Amino acid sequence: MNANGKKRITIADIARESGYSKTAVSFAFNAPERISTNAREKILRTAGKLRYIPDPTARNFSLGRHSSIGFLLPQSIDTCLLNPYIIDVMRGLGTVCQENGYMLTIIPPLNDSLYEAVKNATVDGLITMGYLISDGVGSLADVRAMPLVMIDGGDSDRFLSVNIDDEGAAYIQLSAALRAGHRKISIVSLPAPTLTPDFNEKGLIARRFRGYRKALDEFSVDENSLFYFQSEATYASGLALADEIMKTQPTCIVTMSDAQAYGIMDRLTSIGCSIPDDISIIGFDNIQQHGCVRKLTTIDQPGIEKGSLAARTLFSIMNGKKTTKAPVVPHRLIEGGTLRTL
Amino acid sequence: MNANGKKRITIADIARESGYSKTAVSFAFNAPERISTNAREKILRTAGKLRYIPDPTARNFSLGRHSSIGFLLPQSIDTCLLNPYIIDVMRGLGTVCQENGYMLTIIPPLNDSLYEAVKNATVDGLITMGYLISDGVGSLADVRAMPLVMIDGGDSDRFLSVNIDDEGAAYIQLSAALRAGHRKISIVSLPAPTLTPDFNEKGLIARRFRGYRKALDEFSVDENSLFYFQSEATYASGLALADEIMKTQPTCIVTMSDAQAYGIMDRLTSIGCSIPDDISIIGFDNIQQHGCVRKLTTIDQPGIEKGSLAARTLFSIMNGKKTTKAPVVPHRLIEGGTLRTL
DNA sequence: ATGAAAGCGCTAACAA
DNA sequence: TTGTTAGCGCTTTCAT
Repeated sequence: MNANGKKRITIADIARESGYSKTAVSFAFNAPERISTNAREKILRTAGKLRYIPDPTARNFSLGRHSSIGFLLPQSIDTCLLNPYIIDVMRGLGTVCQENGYMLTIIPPLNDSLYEAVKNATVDGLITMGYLISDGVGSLADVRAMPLVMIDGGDSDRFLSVNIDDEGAAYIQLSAALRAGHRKISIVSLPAPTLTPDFNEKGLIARRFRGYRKALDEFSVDENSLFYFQSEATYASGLALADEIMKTQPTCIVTMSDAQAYGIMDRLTSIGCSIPDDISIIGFDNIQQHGCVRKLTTIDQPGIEKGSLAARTLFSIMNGKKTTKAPVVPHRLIEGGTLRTL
Repeated sequence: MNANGKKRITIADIARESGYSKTAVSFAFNAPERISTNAREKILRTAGKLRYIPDPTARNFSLGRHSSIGFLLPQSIDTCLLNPYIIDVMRGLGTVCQENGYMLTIIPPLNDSLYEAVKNATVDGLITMGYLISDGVGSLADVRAMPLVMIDGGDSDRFLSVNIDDEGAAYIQLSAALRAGHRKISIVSLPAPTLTPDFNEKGLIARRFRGYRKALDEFSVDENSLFYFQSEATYASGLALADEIMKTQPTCIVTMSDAQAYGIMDRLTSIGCSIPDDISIIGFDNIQQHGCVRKLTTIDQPGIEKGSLAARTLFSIMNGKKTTKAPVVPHRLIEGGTLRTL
């Protein structure tokens, strides 16, 4: 009985009604070549008459699959969809899913617990983004024998990760500012994921900071002479943080995300601060903002490509192909107009 | 046997190993109050030792649910995620899903067939967007006894739909242009969904056009004196269409989507056309573009609210609550700076 | 070409 | 409180 109060029509009904067996009905739908045309037609006709559709749940259960891959969000859906870079990644993921006849299931941390979310996820594989997989989730994926590919996850001996060379990219980013003569620099970092105990050693932010330090060393700048901020990778966070940043009176702001940078820029502009005349800014991601006054100087990383590569990697693992190399995608400095040489 | 070559651990293993029954194990996980603390602890301990996680697929199958709702996309994922308005809707959907412990499954037309996609979707309910449900999909949802709520779907005796008053909104939109003295107007419409035979009578575009006609009537303007274009609701489409539109030498462009409008504006600006001095433009949706030179005059419709309302409606249907009214959300004209009075 | 029947792993009604 | 067992709807092996 379903919601309509009607009895659900099952394969057994079609078998009985058509005079064939359940096997035959199953074949009629999934392996036409294994039964006679006559039988097939008769079966399909009764199926049509009774409006029978094979239940995909039962089918998936029987086949041990779901036809869907899960995208484990670093934050709430609401926040994630605010970040164009994440959207780009999703576009890449989604396109590959589509090509393979798969659905894309968005999995937010359930009750703030990623562990819980993974435990209940009915998907054939997982894509994670933005944080190193904590031991809990990792071993859970192991237990559930679920293929898992990370994006921006960094080094791991257990899972593959699609990355740019974040250390190198961060180095280039800060070097550009230093080379332009900036010394009073404020750095805007990303929120540290709570899920990751060893975050400081291997996480995305740590890698970026290694790059920054390398640049500072090279220009013989004391890393304590810089100012450091932390905020969500959203426009709104940038907007809200701008005033705080300005108190440190930097000549250049370096952010780990374009979304932040655009927020900061808008706030600065609205308080009469001219970019790059009064202050320079360099972002990260190279998201495409349309209708903008000026092009942001930033580090380009290909979100769509990262997504599609991660999905393709996941599909090959699911298909039993041994994939051992962690793919690295290219990055580069985009010379917008927001960095001024002093 | 799973991918690791290990035998999957099932509830039966835990039952045997712990000396209890499958029921007891099931209760230990899902209904602690129905078994003794002692038994429960013993069971959970062996479960932990054997690294047992109840299989969510089997669980869902047995319970007849999926803990996920499906979002049926009007176009490919790639295209949809390019439209900020759709993203807003997803944010609304996603937030409500999250609150209810549900996942959000994105379902693109499979092999270009929505029918096929719905047939295989393992979700508890469906949200559609942007087009009237064609008979095929509608009856399929019926057959699968799957609750379905539309967004922008318009009137239907079979399914609820969350809408603004599109006719009224379109009326306001075009009236604003007419009142400002414009008579040479080009209208940019949305792509007509192929899936919808009766689209012309009840679809979104038809409703908008009714509003346009009403405005034209009121100002005694012949509807044939306007020019009509059709394009995807994306920035890129607008960009590409701009030159074509300019050939009709309008004093005002009225689009059915902001994404189009921003594309058109960028192209016009780049060919030295000044807005609104040389040409006016009014959009639709009121998407938030950050860092923009100017505010677009547009019709505001609350994407997030539409999403969350649709999701909430779907959940109440799923919970057996009879919901009969099709929710209408408010819209209003946003006076940006892109409409000039002649 | 066709069918009987044994799963898939879990839930829950029913019995004890 | 605990266990037996019959489903859930489909796939698929193995006979025929």
